[in-house]
Amino acid sequence: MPVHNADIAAIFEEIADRLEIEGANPFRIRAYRNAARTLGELPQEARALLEKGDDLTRLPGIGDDLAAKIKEIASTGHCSLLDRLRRELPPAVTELLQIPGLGPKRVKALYHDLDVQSVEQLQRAAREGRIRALHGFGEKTELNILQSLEAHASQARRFKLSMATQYADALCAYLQAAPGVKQVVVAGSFRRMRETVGDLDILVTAAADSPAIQRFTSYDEVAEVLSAGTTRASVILKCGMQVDLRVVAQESYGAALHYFTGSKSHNIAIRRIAQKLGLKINEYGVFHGNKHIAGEDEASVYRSIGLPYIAPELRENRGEIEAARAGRLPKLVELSDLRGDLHAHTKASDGHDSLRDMALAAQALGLEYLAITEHSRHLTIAHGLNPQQLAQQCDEIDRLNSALGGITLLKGIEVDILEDGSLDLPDAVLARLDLVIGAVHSHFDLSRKRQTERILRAMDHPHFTLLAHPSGRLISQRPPYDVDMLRIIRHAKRRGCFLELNAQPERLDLIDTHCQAAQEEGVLVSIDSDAHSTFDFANLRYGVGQARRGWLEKNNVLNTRSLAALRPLLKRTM
DNA sequence: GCCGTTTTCGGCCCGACTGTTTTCAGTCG
Repeated sequence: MPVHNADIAAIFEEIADRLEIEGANPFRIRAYRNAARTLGELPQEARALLEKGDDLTRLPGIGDDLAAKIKEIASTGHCSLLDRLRRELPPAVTELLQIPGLGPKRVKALYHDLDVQSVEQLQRAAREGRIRALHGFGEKTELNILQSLEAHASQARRFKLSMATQYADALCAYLQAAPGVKQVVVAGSFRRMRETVGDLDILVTAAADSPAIQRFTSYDEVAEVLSAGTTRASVILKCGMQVDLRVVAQESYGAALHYFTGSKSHNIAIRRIAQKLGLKINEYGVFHGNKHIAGEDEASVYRSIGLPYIAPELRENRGEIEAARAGRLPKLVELSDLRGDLHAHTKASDGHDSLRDMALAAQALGLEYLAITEHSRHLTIAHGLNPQQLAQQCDEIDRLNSALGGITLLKGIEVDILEDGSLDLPDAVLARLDLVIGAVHSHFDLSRKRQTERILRAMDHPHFTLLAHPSGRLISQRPPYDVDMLRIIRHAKRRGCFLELNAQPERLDLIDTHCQAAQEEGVLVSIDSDAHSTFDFANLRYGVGQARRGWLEKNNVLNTRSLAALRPLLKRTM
């Protein structure tokens, strides 16, 4: 069985967990976690790099030792260190670390003193009141563990960005109305536009005597108050989402926003630079000794260590700091750069609105063109069009285009890529269209080789323009199908076609790291709403967020072109 | 275990809140 990066990452995470419980050097533990992250985000398979003879130590956080372990895992599927660690502690003990409030020290104590090895045994020990007797534990801790176990059972989950937005907007408006509150901003992974957020981190600037914390904890959607101090508080909302609030003075706004936006890994790297310069960065500001030298806004924090401002979407410690230092930060694409949308449906297939209404809604957003791309006949469940229906729609689009002013509808199709890589409609039908979006909607479980080659063959088709939602994943519902995305990207480059970044909040597909790979390979990405109603154009903002996380600039995005500049690009030349 | 415009050894980000303690450890972000 081939070993994928995710498998190696999982092994490193487990090693880190076990070393932590054993009380190993925290920096050694961090090294394993960093390596797991590096592998998880690597667009190429480590196995393939090794086969090519690449030196893995050029990857960040991978030295001689970890490179050797990756090699061992890639070739044997095992890691001898992990095998040894597993003999020292029972298999299930690492799952205890998943319980909020239980860290390595407590897990170790529970195992050594009470022989608790699993979540079930933990629950029994807590119910029987045996935990409170342990040194360092007490009645309250035991109760908290029981409550955490209940929450754990109901699967504390991550929320899609679009969902989090609704809760965040309402809560921010509520907090904004508190006396003495000046600014309210959502930081954390929400601000970095991650596709899902585990919790909301809200930053408030307010006068010292502001009742912001009290107002926060008494919000009527709060189900439980986890903690509440003078400057920070944490609650769980009724929907299950955790929200952390931090209150700082106005002069600390930038430093606090920077700190609270993260990512953790980015912050650590930034603080390390400050440290080398003899400075200290915390959430209150940048300090030289006791002297506050920066922090009123985020730019001043970066400036204090000699860097330009780094956009939140880039703050993942994936090379943005090095790029900033070298003056090579991308000028990220913005929502207002989009001139059109190349993927939308009407009620002719599975959409809700008419051609005309979709056109007017796109125009109202300031778009210059909108491609109508219904499903094709193979996708019966979505009322996919047959050649006659498509021809009818094309006629209708021609009529509408001569009647409408200010927006142009493009004739397209979201055609099914069949199992063998052929397209679901005849060439003669596709030839009349302005663009052809190919999409996989069936046979998700083909082997990596077959699935990849199926898509490559589809791209070989002379009319193929754009690959829709390239991985097929549905966030937290369906995993991506197994494809070699780098091969697909390179094939797109050879064939002169493009990849979509589908902006639906449950898709956001291409993912950020693949956007970056596409950019590096010189393949343009189209940020499309895949709108099924006039409301769905609002999702473009999430697509742009994901594109920014993938370092895309205006020029890397196909639909930032004017219609005149776009048309020649849609014509296949290869 | 990684890493180096102060280093190949000696560093490795920083603070708030809770609960169990009699001054602080553990956890979290």
